[in-house]
Amino acid sequence: MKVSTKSRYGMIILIDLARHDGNGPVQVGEISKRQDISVKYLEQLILQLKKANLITSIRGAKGGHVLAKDPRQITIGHVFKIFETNKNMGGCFCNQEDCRMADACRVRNVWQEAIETFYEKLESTSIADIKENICCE
Amino acid sequence: MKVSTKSRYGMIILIDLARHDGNGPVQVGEISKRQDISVKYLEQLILQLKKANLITSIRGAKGGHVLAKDPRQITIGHVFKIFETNKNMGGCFCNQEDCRMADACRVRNVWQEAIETFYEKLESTSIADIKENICCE
DNA sequence: TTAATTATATATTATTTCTGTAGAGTTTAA
DNA sequence: TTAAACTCTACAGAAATAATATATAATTAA
Repeated sequence: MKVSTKSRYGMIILIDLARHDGNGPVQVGEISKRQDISVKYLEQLILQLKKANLITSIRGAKGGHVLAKDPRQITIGHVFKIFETNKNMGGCFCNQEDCRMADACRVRNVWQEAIETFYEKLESTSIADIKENICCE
Repeated sequence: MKVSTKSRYGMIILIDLARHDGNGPVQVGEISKRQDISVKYLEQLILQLKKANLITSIRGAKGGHVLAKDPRQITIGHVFKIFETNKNMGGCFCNQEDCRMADACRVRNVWQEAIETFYEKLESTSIADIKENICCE
């Protein structure tokens, strides 16, 4: 059970934008240099963040990316839900597609609860809360 | 973020033993047949469950395995902690070994809390609770 | 217009992790 | 003597993840 680097990078991108909030759009090239992530990879990640309405992009020369929301409204939980697929989470121990217990399955229920509380915690913290309290640049 | 099949199998093994509790030791061959897991793989998993004091084994002919505890005292959380390595969980977003924020890092703290509540939930449910409420045999 | 920059989609490679099997010998107890 | 667990190790295949690469289109500032 581990977190993908995509979630980690996703967070880093948003924190980077939060830190440069108000200075005009930030270009992928800048983020790439600062965070040591390839431009092409960044584009893929940013695309997902855009689809989730966390980033707005300005096209053309002098374009770039900015946060689409107040950093206080972007939570860690939200970002993780974008990048984590949660495969095999919330399921049963039996590997059957057609579970004959369906809703009555205790395992499914416990799982569901555990994951919900997990994300609730992560949703209690925003980009704004942490942007100055992490060790990376 | 997904659960390894080892955790799943670990649960299945314990549930199998719980269901045959009181009928003498259960042999790996039986579990293998019932659950369709190879004997060799079972041995590896059982070894880990033994080290965690969840299973006791009886050597020699007519030997086998039994639960080391009351099924009510074996929780899902406990089993998962055995098999999930939690790599990258609880860490920071920065990939640095020598985090210069250390304890002050907000991310680490939030993480820690989220994982704790997650396991707390899973620890509220025992093998005894679920052994009759899952769809697999 | 031109250069800069994002948008989009797809393909490919590399790396890592996970699964599961297998072997070979040891120990224990009926 | 035999059945079964114990232990340790190696390996192979599969799957997932990570990252790079390619190509083309669209947009906009200067």
